[in-house]
Amino acid sequence: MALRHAVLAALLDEERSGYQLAKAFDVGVANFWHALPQQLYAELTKLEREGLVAGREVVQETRPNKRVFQATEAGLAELREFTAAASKPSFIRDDLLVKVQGADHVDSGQLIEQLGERATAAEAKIELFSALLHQMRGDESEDEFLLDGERIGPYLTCLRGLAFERDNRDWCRRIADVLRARQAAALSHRPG
Amino acid sequence: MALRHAVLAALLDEERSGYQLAKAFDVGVANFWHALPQQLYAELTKLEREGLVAGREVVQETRPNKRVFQATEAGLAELREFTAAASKPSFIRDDLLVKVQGADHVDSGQLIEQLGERATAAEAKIELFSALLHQMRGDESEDEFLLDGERIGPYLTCLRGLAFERDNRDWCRRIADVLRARQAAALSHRPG
DNA sequence: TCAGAATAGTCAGATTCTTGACTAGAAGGA
DNA sequence: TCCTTCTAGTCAAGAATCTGACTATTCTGA
Repeated sequence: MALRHAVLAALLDEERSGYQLAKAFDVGVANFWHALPQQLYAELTKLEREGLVAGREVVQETRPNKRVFQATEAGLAELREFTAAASKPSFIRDDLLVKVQGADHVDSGQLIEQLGERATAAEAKIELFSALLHQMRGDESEDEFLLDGERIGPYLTCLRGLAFERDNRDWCRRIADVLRARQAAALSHRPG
Repeated sequence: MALRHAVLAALLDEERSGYQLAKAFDVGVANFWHALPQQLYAELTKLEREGLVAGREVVQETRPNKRVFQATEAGLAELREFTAAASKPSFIRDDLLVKVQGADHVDSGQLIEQLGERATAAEAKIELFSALLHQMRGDESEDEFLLDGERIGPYLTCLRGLAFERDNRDWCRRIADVLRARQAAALSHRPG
């Protein structure tokens, strides 16, 4: 039931279209939740029917028309209720970790390659999040902004995303190094 | 489709019962995947039917009998195929992040409390993972173990879990501090 | 100029995950 | 002695998520 609250949280400060939400909840950003466009459009329909978000048609000249949504008072109340309830613990669920768990039984080369790809993807996210953070805080230092900024929610979740991706990158690189070192050691033990 | 591979990866090195798996994939450990007992028992049944794991009845005196499973050659082949394929990116999906995203519109006190609870839970996992890592590497240093250890897969995923929980703890504490500082600042601006 | 990406969505179907309940004996603590 | 927890599972139903396809128009790069 948290997708609906994630959508509400994303529609608190500004109007967004389903399409904009879809991009925000996509692989590229997804700093506090992830969902596919289909889920988002479906959820927006439900939320609007329940009066938790309000939709508005925006006529565009050169682009297809779109509907933009914003959380209503009722939506905010729903989000507050959600916030008051206990949070479920969050779990890791990652294909790559499953593969590394089997590291002793599978081809190291493939793992090293995938770890490299993941590290590159993490690096790209790090750049993106860093730029987003800088944009949000403007000229201020982070500490200043967090003390007197008006909208710090998105900044805080972005910080979490940044830390996650840094860890991700560092871990991938470390593990790839370990696997390479073991390949080298294995070669030197039984050479030729 | 990754649960089946997570189960296979968990059954590579040693036999385990569904019940043992359930504990390993539970909230408490879950260092490379998470699943509920119901999912695991169902998946084990499927895997056995497909010949990817082999089950064996163990008769116990004082405890209910149990069935223990281990990956077969076919299971290992399946896992290798999985490893060769591209990994899906991993996403954050966390109730608490949704709540923090809405931080500017909800009660800070509740958030601070939940951040504290999460930090405590993370700390407990940190202890657990640290102990597990120590147990796995024995007397050796980490670098030594990772270079010449025989089964490093579970160690590597545990390292990832440790880093994740450390980040989690640090971020929760930092955000709770920020929210407290803002509460204090708000009080001093409009006192009484 | 022509293919491909971006904008702005929708639909159906399958799979996966979660919630909740239920059985049953043994061990441990108050 | 009784209550709770632990071991060791099973069943059904519902919610959430993912896969894949489909419609249109417009802008952009080769």
